[in-house]
Amino acid sequence: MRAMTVVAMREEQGPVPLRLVAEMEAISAQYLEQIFMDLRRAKLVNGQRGAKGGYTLTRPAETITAGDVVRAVEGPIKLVDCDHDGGCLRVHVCATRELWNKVSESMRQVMDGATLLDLATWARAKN
Amino acid sequence: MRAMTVVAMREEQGPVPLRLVAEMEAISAQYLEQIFMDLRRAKLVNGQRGAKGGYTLTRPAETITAGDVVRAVEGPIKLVDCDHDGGCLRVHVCATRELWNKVSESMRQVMDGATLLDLATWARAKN
DNA sequence: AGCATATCCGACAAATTTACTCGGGATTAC
DNA sequence: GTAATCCCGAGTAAATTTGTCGGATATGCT
Repeated sequence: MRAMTVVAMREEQGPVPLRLVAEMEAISAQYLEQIFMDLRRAKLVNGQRGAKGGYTLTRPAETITAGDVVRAVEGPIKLVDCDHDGGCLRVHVCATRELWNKVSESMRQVMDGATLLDLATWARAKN
Repeated sequence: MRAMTVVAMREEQGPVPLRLVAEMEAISAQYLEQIFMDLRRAKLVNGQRGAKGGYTLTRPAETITAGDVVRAVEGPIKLVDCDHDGGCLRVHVCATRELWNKVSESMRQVMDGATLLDLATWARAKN
């Protein structure tokens, strides 16, 4: 999320190289590469190779939500993995699952309610 | 949570022994012991020793929230551990932290909005 | 008193997930 | 052609979660 915020803040000055993000956020470049791989596969960023290369967003910052970013790197936003839709053997499991589903839903709502533009704006406000 | 739901559903018939919960929910008794230890230390249950012993809730089921249970066994409900309240060195960290705090808050709201009575009721409805 | 049924407790071990590293290949601007 | 940069698979380390082991202590019942 920090990496994407940096990209959102600086992409108008051209592609943002991974090395810059690594320095700004004190994250190892090699670890970041992995993360950008996920982001690229989820089509949230374009990677431009070669000198003067770097990453840019595939869409305007206000159309990419925090939820999109989380889903790209961590998969579906949910607290439980249960495919028995309906007839659970253990009844109490299902009762608690209903709770976890509600929690997951509210997490998604909050995360999908904040865009990269919001994050960039908040970040600038902190300066 | 499943264990607490079972206790809430059955405590009116006297203390609920751990062994019963273990069987009903297919959780090893030894692992459950650890969990009940946390619940007891958080004063959510009373453990009565000896024959005919078991666990009972310390308060009415409608006054214990799912959030209480989660906090008892897993600690504070939050996505980030950050004590720099205010002046973060890395600006973007703080911007994302604002997001994580909002998510955490909404999780707490949902979890504190459901009581053990609710869970027990949902569980009964599934039968 | 003796025994079966229980909770209590500390320490340890296995499994899973998350975080991170390594080494090299491919592309592009200048 | 060379420096900068992304691309990629495989492997390692750290942290967390989940679970086990062995025994001590308390209680109700006969």
